[in-house]
Amino acid sequence: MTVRVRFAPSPTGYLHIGGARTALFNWLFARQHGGTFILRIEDTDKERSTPENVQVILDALRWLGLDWDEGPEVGGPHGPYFQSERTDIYAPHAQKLLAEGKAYRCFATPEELETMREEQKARGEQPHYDGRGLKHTPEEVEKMLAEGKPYVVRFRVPEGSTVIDDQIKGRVEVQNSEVDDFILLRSDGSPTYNFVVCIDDTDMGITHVIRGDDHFTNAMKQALMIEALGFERPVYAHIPLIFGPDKKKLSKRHGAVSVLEYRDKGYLPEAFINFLALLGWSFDDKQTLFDVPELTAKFTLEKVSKSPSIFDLDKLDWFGGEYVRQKPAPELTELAIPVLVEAGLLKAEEAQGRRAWLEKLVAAMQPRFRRLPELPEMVTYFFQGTAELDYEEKAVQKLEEEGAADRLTVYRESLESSSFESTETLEAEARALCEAKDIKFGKLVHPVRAALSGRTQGPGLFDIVYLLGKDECLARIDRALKLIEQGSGFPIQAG
RNA sequence: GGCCCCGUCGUCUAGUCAGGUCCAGGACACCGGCCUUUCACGCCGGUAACACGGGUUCAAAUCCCGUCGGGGUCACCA
Repeated sequence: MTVRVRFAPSPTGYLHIGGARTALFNWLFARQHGGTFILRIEDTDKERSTPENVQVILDALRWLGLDWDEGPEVGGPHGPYFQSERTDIYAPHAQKLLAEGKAYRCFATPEELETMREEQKARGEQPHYDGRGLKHTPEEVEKMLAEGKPYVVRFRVPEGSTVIDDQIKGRVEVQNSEVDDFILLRSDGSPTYNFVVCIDDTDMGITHVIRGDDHFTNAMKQALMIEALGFERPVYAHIPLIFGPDKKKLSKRHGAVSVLEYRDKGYLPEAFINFLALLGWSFDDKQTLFDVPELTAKFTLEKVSKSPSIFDLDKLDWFGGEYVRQKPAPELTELAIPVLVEAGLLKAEEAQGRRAWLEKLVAAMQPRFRRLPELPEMVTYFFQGTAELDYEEKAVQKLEEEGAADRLTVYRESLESSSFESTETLEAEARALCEAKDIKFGKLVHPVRAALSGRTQGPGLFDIVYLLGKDECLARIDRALKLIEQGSGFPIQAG
């Protein structure tokens, strides 16, 4: 049997973290089994579904690299893949159920049902649909139909009990009496979720339904519906939900839940995927870093946890840094350039000419950031002219220290005659200088760093020296020397 | 509230089905140290959990019962 799975979001909002993980698990399952990953848009709710939301979901999936084999924009033999375009498909099935007595019409208005529920509650009963639509005689039905009275079509839930053999939750049996005769056709004739899902899944040949645990009670309804329709049941796998720190289902209240927000925050998609994969799934007690091919090879539903997990931003940050460090510098540079341009540090047209230099810069910064947008702020001084450079308070202190000016002067001389061959030779020269002049290495390094960068922290000093180049280094040292001489004239960095 | 699911360090989890090798392992975070020109990275070490109560057993995180706690779901939403 060829595996066919689907991710079926409802375009009533952005793709959130839980949805993304569901998509990922489906995708991994499909890829691992050489199966098909289908994207189906469940837009039967005309009120809340929008094309913009569809686009946003598609964008998010693409950012994560979760490509679909059938679905919007790629097509496929089982389309259309928008439920709103499949309405003609559903009606005959409803007619059939009606004719077979497996469904019936109910003429009760929403208001009527509301009071029914109120009364039930008042009597201390559980609110439930009481099957009143079933009590009409055929004549009454004919009459109301002739009058054009609006009605819904409800599914007639049979007696007995239903067993779901869930791949994650195990065997669960529920009495059918627990599920109400649910609506399959609204009074405007449009079909509802629990009805269309069964038909679409069957038409699309879905073999495994992998989705969030909040759908578990729907699995009961769908299993019943599939039975009535004479279809074959897919295998169900309900994955535990993701909670916010308050242990409640993740929602807007928890801050950034949209996948695209994480893209915009500059996390690498591979980091996000790894993070997502480990939310509710694990391989063994050792491995936490998985690239996509590895995930594809190692993912199993069996190892999906049964208990819900809480979204932990700290861990995401760690993954972020991990993948930034892992990424080859040329590739990272490619990603960094637009970010630097965006920050106004670099002109887009300069990027190509300075490519080699940028790569060195990125390589020097690589262990120091976890998200791309963190980079510009850390490297502004590389892009400023000598006169624009400003200084941190602490850097000024380093420059005003006793003897700092003398050491800067000494280093300046040595730099003038340096070949600037590499970071390593630069460092060797500086160490030799200290040796010769009997200067403690740190005593030289700190003021020089302050003079060149205006900061007290950053990449290795000789990376800075090398990256800045001889002329710029000399100019910056000269300026610092002049400012020290003048006294308190340092332009102080804001913040 | 009914029904269903879940309950191992603060968090993600391994171990639970096949009880002993688990006075519970890894990772993030946190704390300490090392490395070092700073920061970061890296390395070393530390704090920290089997929800509770009974039972079965020579032996229970693992099996059984109960309690408590948490969550999901009960729409003419999906």
